[in-house]
Amino acid sequence: MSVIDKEFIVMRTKNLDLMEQILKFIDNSYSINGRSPTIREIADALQISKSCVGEYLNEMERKNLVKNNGGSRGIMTIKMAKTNNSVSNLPVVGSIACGSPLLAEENIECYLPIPKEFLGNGEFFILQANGDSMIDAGINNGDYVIIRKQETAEQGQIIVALIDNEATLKRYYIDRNKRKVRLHPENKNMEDMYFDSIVIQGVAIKVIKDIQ
Amino acid sequence: MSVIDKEFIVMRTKNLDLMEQILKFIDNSYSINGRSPTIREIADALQISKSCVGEYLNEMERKNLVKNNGGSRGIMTIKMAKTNNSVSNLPVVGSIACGSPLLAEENIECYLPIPKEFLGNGEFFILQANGDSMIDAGINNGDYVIIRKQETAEQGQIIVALIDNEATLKRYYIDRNKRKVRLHPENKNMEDMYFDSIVIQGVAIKVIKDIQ
DNA sequence: GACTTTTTAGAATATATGTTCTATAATCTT
DNA sequence: AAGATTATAGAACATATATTCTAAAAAGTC
Repeated sequence: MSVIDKEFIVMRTKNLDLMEQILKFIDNSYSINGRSPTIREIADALQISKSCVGEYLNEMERKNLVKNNGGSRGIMTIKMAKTNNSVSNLPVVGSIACGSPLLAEENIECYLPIPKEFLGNGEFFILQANGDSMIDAGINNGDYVIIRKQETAEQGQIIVALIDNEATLKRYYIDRNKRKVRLHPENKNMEDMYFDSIVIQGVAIKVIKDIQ
Repeated sequence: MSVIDKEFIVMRTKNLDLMEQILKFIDNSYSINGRSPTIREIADALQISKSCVGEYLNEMERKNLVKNNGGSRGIMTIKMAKTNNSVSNLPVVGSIACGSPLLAEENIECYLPIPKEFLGNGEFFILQANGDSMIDAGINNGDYVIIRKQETAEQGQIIVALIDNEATLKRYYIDRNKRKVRLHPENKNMEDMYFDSIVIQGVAIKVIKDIQ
């Protein structure tokens, strides 16, 4: 290092700060690229040598700021480690192409990572609520509803059914007198709908909503 | 490959199935280890040779099932790539150690990855609702509430305040007559609380809740 | 069945990545 | 300021990982 490299001198004298920068870079790099950076990448980004990064990482591991899982790209911050990094990437279902199954690739808008802690066993997907038909159940337009994929439901559960090529949320009942399926919108201004039969796509289990 | 390796012959004749297995292994490996597997790891897991895995990955890239970002551990499934993998790992605040700041490391139970799409700009944390004091606002015991960290709030917003060393959610008002801060539980059975002053920790913006 | 094509394993190679070593610069101690 | 200590760069090395190559097996074609 040359004497005139003032910028670097600043770094040297603030090495807690440099640790901060390394942590931040790892976190950032991970969230952008989906994998931890290499030591060289850290060194290049922060303008220090690889061996220096190595020293820092050792020190930081002693201080319990990072964890090295070994192998390439094995460095993670404790924040990353503390993160129960088991998320499920749930497909967000958009508008349904005519006649296609709900979860066909063309109906999937994107995937949202949801912590597995929020889910039980099973297969899940996400539906963005459309309209006000479930407003009295606390599901408003635009809310993200997490659905467990299943073909059957119990009465009173909120289900997803395909009605007119649209994935719709309604509360599910069986009307024994009329021998029909009754789908109940949770909205005083809307009427129940009756069907001879429906195909249940899943049951709503969680909602992610704005606070009013 | 030996003639008698029947198991393998089965794989060979079902190579779409093998692609499925590779995809699954990559996804799975990623969610368990937080990084993509190496080609050797795939090969070992599925009992095929590295070069064979390489061929499959090439083919799968042509079929747009995986994307290779190059470098080590650079393989990701399209599902992973389609995932807007920019999640923020938000600290979940548990019980508050006496006198310590809300977000001190010792008060952080874990981190939950939340898609950035659910957040705006700012710094965020998560509070798990405790008790029924906000039940009329649709926040029930155990719900996860996403909080934007800020020191000020507007009247009518739901805020986090530290009361008796506990992080509490209440609706925030200023009582001009009494010259006090009024914290309003959204529960008919509970009384408003008055304070000369409080320290606002943040404002609730989203809630992740079970469907009833 | 003889030929061609495809698929595969295993070795060889190339590249990427992590770690160690050494000399020097910077800092600290007295 | 002299000597001791620490931090750093850069090279050298070791390891991990990806890619290419070759021959053989398997499958397809006629």
